[in-house]
Amino acid sequence: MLREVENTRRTTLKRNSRLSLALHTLSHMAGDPDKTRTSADIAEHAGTNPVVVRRVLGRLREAGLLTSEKGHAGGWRLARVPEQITLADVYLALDERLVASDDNNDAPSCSVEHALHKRVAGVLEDIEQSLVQRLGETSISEVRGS
Amino acid sequence: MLREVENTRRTTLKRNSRLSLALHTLSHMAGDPDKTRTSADIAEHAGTNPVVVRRVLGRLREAGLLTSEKGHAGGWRLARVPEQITLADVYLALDERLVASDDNNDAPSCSVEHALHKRVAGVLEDIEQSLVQRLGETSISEVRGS
DNA sequence: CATTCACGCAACTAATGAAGTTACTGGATG
DNA sequence: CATCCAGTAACTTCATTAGTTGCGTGAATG
Repeated sequence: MLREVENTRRTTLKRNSRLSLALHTLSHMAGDPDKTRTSADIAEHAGTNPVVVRRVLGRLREAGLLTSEKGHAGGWRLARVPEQITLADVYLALDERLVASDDNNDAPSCSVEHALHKRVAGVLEDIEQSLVQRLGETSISEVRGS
Repeated sequence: MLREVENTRRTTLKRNSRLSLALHTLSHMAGDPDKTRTSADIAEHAGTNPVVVRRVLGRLREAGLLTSEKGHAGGWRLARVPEQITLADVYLALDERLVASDDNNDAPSCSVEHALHKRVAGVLEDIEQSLVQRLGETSISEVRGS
């Protein structure tokens, strides 16, 4: 029986923790960019599961923020110098829009609803842009001395 | 058997539709403020259920935006002139923060996480404020001619 | 080359939250 | 009193997310 020997831990269950996990992990990596970390180590530190870590960090790898390697001495590393990774990069990589639009993809069918949705969607789009801009002003290496 | 005789309809299931429903309904009310509407009428127009309508509009009543009356000729009406009800009023009444903060109420336990959370929370707070301000610039009576 | 270590991934379980639904209460009104 | 309508509690879906298990693959190491 080949059980995966990974330090599985508690059963916390937080909400919307992907962004938290990603930012937290990258911030730590920024503090020691030459260190390679395994998903098990990261999971233990974050109080979650290695598979969850790989799922989240996988998105960041697809976005070019991280690299991962298998095998001995494998694990996760930053793909760029930490000064060139902003909070916005992480946010966008996860494709989680914190400014939630209520994906109303149906036919409007009602002129009032149509006009309303258009107005609100416009505001939300602006706000989303502001958010990304604000997050883009901070890199993951700047968060330590706060 | 006293079955409630309300026109129950389809089984749509939308996500995050409370704000949609509220804004849509109020916008219609703004177009004919003297008309009293029953939750059944509103539900039929919105393609949902009278109980859901009462739940959502109940929040708006608590916030002083609507009034409701029981019995014959009862139903829902605006509590103020529509020009004095903004999209922000509705948004705040529902207490749905579209700008989601990941309610991390645990002890930080990690200085990096602490600093990070503080930074991100600050940005989100600003953005939330901007959103409310933007929504406050439009009243429910202004949405028709768009 | 076999073993070990680590990621990749698919599939499942569990918990949460929201919408929808049923059924009843109680007030207002004709 | 009969009817209409809001208020509400309790329940059923349904979707999403985190957590979990298990196994495959690839890389390093002895």
